[in-house]
Amino acid sequence: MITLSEENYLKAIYHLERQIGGTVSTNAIAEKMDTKASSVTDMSKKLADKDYVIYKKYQGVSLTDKGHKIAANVVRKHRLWEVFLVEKLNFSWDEVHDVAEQLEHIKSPKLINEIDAFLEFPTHDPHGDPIPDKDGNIFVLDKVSLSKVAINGLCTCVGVLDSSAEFLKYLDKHKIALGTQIKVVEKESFDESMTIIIHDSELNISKAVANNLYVKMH
Amino acid sequence: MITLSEENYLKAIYHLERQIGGTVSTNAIAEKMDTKASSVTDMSKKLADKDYVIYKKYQGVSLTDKGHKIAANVVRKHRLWEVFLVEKLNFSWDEVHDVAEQLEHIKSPKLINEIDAFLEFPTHDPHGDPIPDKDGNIFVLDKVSLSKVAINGLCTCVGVLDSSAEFLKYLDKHKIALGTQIKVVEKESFDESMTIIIHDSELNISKAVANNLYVKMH
DNA sequence: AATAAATTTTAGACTTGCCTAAAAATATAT
DNA sequence: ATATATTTTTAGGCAAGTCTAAAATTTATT
Repeated sequence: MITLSEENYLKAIYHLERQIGGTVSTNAIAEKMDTKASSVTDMSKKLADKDYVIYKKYQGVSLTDKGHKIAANVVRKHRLWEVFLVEKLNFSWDEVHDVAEQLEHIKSPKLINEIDAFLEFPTHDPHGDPIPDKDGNIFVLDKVSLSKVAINGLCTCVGVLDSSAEFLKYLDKHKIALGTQIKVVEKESFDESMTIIIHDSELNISKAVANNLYVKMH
Repeated sequence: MITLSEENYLKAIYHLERQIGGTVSTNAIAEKMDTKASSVTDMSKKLADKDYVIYKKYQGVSLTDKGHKIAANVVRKHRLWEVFLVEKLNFSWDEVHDVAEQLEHIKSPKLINEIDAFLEFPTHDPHGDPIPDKDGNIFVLDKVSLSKVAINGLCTCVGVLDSSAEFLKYLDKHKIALGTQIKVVEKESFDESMTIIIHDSELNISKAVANNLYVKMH
């Protein structure tokens, strides 16, 4: 039986692997999990013993098929619960993370399948992140960072890079949500800020905001 | 911050206090939690340090107001989740316990309040057990064991004493559910079995079954 | 290529929650 | 009231998961 801590490590490794695209270093995991490198080494050995990761001293870890499946399932649960909280229980998208972090560890295949059906099989969570299917596969839709969109480009918001409560609250304040249409009308080369039109009114956003918003071109 | 193990101990003590009606012995807790008496002693000290119970050596424990509130809240969550699983996610009443046992530890006041509202503020769980309110108060309806009902007595099933999957499946098989009307037509003094009428047909039930069914008289 | 810097691992320790075995206290029976 | 049985506690130990400090290894720099 897998422990809560093991699941959290596998999830962190899963996210880092997708982000980095290769084996994951001890320090990267330690930073992500807000723990010490020595703790990560200990756990890496345990995970390797259980055949969830491949671990070579000083070389970092990578998920085995077995480990990948478990991690993807935790992520699946996390994102399905997020949808549930937002769609059915009046949570806002900046409130869901901490609760989903707990709910993702509930062990009951029936429960998560029923939640999935209850929500009518959503494909993305409230932040636009794709929900892995039962086999751990994800369907990635082609999105680009808003900062990459050219002047006069017309697009729709489909996700966020940074899903911190601060950023999400900023978006709420300016009425930017998934599905919101955006037109880029000006880009300032000096500070890389841009002017966009949403809901028929102009808004100036910083480089940081544009970087963290994913859109789909029309 | 309270640990998972501490919550489980408080819950066990809560149930035993109501069952026994006084201070709870070390062995009673050990049996209920399927652990050893020495472990219970260790935990009793910890709980007393945190002011959740009053513990006197060799004299057992009793919940403080603080401990009672926490325990009642865990029970509240457990029972609300059970209702949710049965009403919304197609679980049967014999399937809910293990999952609710996990869900009861999720920490989020907003989550449980929203679930409560989503279910339209139920007062009893799928086994007929009352759901404590936010302050830990429970509204007990006057129920009696079916075995106490006299011949020709007319009543309605409102709960069960034993909520094991075996017993609940037995009830399902014989179409006995909460709300089912029951008339006692015969009692056999030899083995204390009884004949009842449900859904217009006769059924003979053993003493054990009658003992574990709660009814409300008409 | 040698040295400095950064990363990673090891060694040893701590906490939580559990265990066994033995001792102490309480309850029961004669 | 004393002996016996039962309950409860203590003492010491173990596994998981974390930490600090020191040692080992890898990477970067001159």
